[in-house]
Amino acid sequence: MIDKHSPMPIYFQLEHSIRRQIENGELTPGNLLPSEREYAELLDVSRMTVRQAITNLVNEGLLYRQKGRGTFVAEQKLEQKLSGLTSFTEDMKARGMTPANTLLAFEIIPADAKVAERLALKEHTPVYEIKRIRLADDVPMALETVYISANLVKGLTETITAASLYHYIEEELGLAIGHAIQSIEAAIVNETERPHLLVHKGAPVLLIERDTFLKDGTPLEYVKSSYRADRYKFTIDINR
Amino acid sequence: MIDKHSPMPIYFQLEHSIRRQIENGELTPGNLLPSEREYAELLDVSRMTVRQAITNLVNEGLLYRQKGRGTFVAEQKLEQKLSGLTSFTEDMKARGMTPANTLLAFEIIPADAKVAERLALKEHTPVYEIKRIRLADDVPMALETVYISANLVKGLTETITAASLYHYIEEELGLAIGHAIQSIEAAIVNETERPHLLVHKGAPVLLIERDTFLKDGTPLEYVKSSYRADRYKFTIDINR
DNA sequence: AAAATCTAGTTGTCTATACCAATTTTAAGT
DNA sequence: ACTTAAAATTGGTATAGACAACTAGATTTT
Repeated sequence: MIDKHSPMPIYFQLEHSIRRQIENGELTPGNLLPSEREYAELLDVSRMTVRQAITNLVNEGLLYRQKGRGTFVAEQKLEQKLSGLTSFTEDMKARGMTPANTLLAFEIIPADAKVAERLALKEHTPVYEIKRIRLADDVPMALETVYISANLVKGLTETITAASLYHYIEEELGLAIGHAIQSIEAAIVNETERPHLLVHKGAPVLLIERDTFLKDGTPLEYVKSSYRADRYKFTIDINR
Repeated sequence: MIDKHSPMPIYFQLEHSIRRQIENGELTPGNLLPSEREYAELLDVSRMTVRQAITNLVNEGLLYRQKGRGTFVAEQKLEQKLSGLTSFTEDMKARGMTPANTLLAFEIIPADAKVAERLALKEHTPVYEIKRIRLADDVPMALETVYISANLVKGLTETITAASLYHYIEEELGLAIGHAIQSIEAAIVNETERPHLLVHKGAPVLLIERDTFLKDGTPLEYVKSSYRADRYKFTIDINR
């Protein structure tokens, strides 16, 4: 399995060996891998060398580690459609999963420069800042921060928010919303986001979607959603 | 700068110290960092500890390493519009940069299962496979693989391809193309792609766009474009 | 003047070991 | 049978050193 005299580095060989086992189905999501010390003894290499191989696969999101427990094979990707306006809740239901939210913050704050620009407000205008973790079957999937002008949407409460923000705005306030997805980028999870978003460490890549929802050309709501890139991909259809 | 008795790991402290220096502008893109051994001696820690800090920043795309030369501060992001059909060439010109291509492969091959599905062909149907590196001001920006049914588009030559594939198809063959961006996902660069795509190692995250171009509902062309996530973000506008 | 060689410095890989922190397993005691 | 405490196991951090592969510049040779 491992050739010490190969021109390829040992950690590289082990890395590909494990990757192949995952592709073959010999290792499936959730499976526990041999411990680093077991690999080291089995292959007669240093534990640090084993660690380098595993670290690379953790960075790719194929594996994840848990201190005191072991190293496991990670889950697969889901698909996130980018077809206009699909709410996270609807999306998860469509997949047969149970969506849920955890409210992290619900405050009225003065808009900073970035938020003000996105919502076409002056800086320091009061806005709702609502931070939520989006869960599917109790697994954190995304971190979402919503900004809404406090003047436009009064009387917002935590109870309403927990239920459905979209539903409240569209049905209760009678505001039909035009949609403008603004950007999608990839980034590495930072240490502020990680504990909220990830059950386990590893899988460091995020897909970040920034949306501004418009009503008659006026920005109503600005949403930043950070999806785990190991669980999501975005799909879209444009015809002209 | 570094407190050995802090509850925070040493590598973590150094990592954030360097990150801060980049944010402050004390370190700017292209700058050479002190060598790993210099850091180790300066901070009185092991070189491997310094290495862990730097490795993390390399994985984030903030730094890149070159064997035998040193470690450098990486460049910033560009923006990639997702507004229907914008060619790489046009896009780069609009930014005031000089676009160029390097042809890696130009062959007729039998379609494998994935390609056949995307192009709605039977497996083993002959298709053009064209691999190109996309450069802006001589810096590799993306790796592009194009598949076109060989039966549909005959007489394709390398010369034509080097100029403009889109132009050739639209103007010369009179085929107006409908557009369907199919997916965007994030992934880690693999060792096959890395040497072509990246001048320097590091910055491991890719944004992968998979497009199928349609003509009257019939797939004409399937393109997989791998953009460096440290240089690109996608922007888009959908109104309903 | 050009080419080849050497040298110092850099990152890349690897070893062997040690202790810490979190978790699970085992054993002891009630 | 249950609780508690200890031990074992696992990944996390860190050390010190070694050699390989590569780069750039200086030096020597041709």
